[in-house]
Amino acid sequence: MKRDSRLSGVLHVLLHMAEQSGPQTSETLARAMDTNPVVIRRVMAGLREQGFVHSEKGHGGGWTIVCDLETVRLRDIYEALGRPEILAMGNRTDAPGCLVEQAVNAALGQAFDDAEALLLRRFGEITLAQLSADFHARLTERGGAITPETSHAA
Amino acid sequence: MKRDSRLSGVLHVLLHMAEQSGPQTSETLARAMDTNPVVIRRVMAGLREQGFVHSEKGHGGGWTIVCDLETVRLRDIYEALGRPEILAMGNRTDAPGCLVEQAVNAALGQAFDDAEALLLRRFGEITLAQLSADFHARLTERGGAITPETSHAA
DNA sequence: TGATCACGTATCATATAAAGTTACATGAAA
DNA sequence: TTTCATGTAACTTTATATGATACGTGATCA
Repeated sequence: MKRDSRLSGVLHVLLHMAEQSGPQTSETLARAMDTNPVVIRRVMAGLREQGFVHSEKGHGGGWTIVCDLETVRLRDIYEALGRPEILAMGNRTDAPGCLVEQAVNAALGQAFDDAEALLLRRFGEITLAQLSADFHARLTERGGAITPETSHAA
Repeated sequence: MKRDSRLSGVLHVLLHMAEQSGPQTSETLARAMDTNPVVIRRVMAGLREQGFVHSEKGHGGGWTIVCDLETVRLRDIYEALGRPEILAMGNRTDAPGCLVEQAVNAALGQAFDDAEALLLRRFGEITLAQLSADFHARLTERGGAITPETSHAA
């Protein structure tokens, strides 16, 4: 399978929502993301449970971001997604009887753990507000608005 | 699919080979690894091309380790395997036009790159000799030989 | 020389998980 | 009560590691 892009995708969605005043439908978000509304609802479900977003049914319904961009970090979003697998590699066996494999596992496992820990630490250092600020900086640098806040089809 | 365990597996095989004087057949190694001979040949192919192991056909044939355990590092083995994917996560799109996604990609990409770099650095710090030494330390600590150098079925 | 052994490799099957899709129930607003 | 939008289940698709079968090649041994 291709690399898991749920975190990337859901952050994209969140920042778009942050630029909008009213609720955004899964349909609208899906178009901007070039995907399916059900996929949007699927990844948003975890965020809703954690109270980062709110969803409303019926006319005028859709998704709204209801968290503080300054305090919510990528790490929080990652966890709301259900802490997806970070590494594509792993040890063959978890608790092998073979001493050779134990030695291999110890060395590899340490390296794997370090890499995972670093990634999670980075995620813990970045707030949604920082991402939003970076987006606005890029918008300014590009020299004004091409489309209001994105380059997606309106 | 489950996490890629080729590096873990091939290191296991290599250390076993290092404990043996003569060539080991794919059949024998596969039994120790609880897998299929073809899988062994498959992962060993890259190591053979890099000159880390040698294979011989016919009677008395099999696999022999022909590299210097002191100088070959996990990083070398990783690369001989064809540099398998390290992270299970990634950005949705590589070069998005959307500025929001560019901001997301920049932040996530940096974190991903850092984690990958750390893992590769760790791999570059560990020699096969170190793994072998750790194995022998475990063997001593266990208090002598249960089976000569492993706990696999002979 | 011929039988056997072991690798080299193509091919197909299996398993897993994300992503895409369809279908339908639920609830809210017009 | 009709329409809209979410909530979810179920199925399909896709990608990739792994497992397994089959057969060719070359080397050794009787």
